[in-house]
Amino acid sequence: MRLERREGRRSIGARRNPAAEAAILAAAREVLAECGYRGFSVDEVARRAGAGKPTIYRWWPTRSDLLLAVHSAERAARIEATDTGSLAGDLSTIGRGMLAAWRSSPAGEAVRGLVAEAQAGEAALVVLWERFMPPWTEPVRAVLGRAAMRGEVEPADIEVVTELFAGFLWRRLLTGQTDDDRAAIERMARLLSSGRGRKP
Amino acid sequence: MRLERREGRRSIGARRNPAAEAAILAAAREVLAECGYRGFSVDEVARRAGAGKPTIYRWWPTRSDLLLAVHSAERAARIEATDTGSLAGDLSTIGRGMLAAWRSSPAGEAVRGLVAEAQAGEAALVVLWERFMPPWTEPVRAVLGRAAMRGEVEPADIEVVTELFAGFLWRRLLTGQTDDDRAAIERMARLLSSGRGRKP
DNA sequence: ACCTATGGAAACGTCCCGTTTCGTTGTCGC
DNA sequence: GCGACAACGAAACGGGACGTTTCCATAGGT
Repeated sequence: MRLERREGRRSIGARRNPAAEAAILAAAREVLAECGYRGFSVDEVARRAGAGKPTIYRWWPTRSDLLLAVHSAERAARIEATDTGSLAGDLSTIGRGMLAAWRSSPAGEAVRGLVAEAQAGEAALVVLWERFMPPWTEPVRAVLGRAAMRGEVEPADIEVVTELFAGFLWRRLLTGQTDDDRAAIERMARLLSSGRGRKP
Repeated sequence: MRLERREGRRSIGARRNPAAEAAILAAAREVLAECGYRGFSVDEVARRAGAGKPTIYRWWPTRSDLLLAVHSAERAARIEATDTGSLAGDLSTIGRGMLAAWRSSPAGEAVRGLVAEAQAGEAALVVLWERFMPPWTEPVRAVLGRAAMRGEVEPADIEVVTELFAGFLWRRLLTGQTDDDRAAIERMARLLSSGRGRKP
């Protein structure tokens, strides 16, 4: 989907222009996909969107906001519910699915950017911690909730298993290991699901 | 127009000046401690060290090299061997020790910087992956090696447990959670050590 | 005595940030 | 109708940091 750049968008009056928002998000997605987080600059997004920087900053006050928006849009297209019947199966499926999504869409670069951004800015850390993490870990919590009801995991362990799972995937993403290492992921899933629950 | 040199290190001939190296590393450590990774700029380090930027770039071609040098120097002062007799005890001790070190020294900021840097640069990713990770995970591998001999963990699981452990700590550091959350850490350690090994 | 690598200072050109100014556009309240 | 208002794009700003280059002084190696 290419953008019209000759005739620039104009104001449509004293209200937000949906076309501008769409163009900016599309451009951000495009830059992220082409140049990665490395080449992700607000100037470049503005250039490609045929938009002014003030327009971007008006709606996304920080780079983190923009990255999060790209990630959210990407995520909306993939509503995934997983239920294989066993905790190990669920964790493995979700893990491989997330790595696959990171490989094949700008979502991975968006997450890398969000984390990198958070190391240098206090505001960015808040975005990562309060707006990115909760929805991101939601499917994991859902799976663990069901596993707890089946007795596969102690309810008190849910939090720590979620952390271990998230940490495993993050570390892989942040070190550039997003390949589908099926053996390792299944081993990880089995290990996390063989903790302290009542054995069937 | 010729200006008189102020007090400062001079060249000591056609060889590296150890005083310059020490001053630069000390300044880097100081900036990192005071301003965090956020305020860590080569210009500022040069200013405080009373050194020229070319001198810095001559010995540390990238910011990652400089960050890694600070981290290594910090690490050299804390050679820690852990052996509590049980895998859970060892992992818990190492985990809490690392978080404590990250809290109380520039090492944590150095790691945050190394990871952030690696998200934007290919060279920085190599530094992180090949020069930082191996020595950093060494104590964990040592502990897991002993645990494998005691039958507490399957040798084939060593790799994945190391990854899970590292991911757990990284995620905490990168999201600003470096407090001594003893309960969670011990729970994590217990979970990782209750995997598939032969029970004693 | 020359060669050469080092050290510090300063300045360079580039990039990007986040903000400000400006003129234009069109809607909505009056 | 009509004017206040807000959003739009373009351009420019000051600031900071990057990584590099030029310059000159220094002093060990040969």
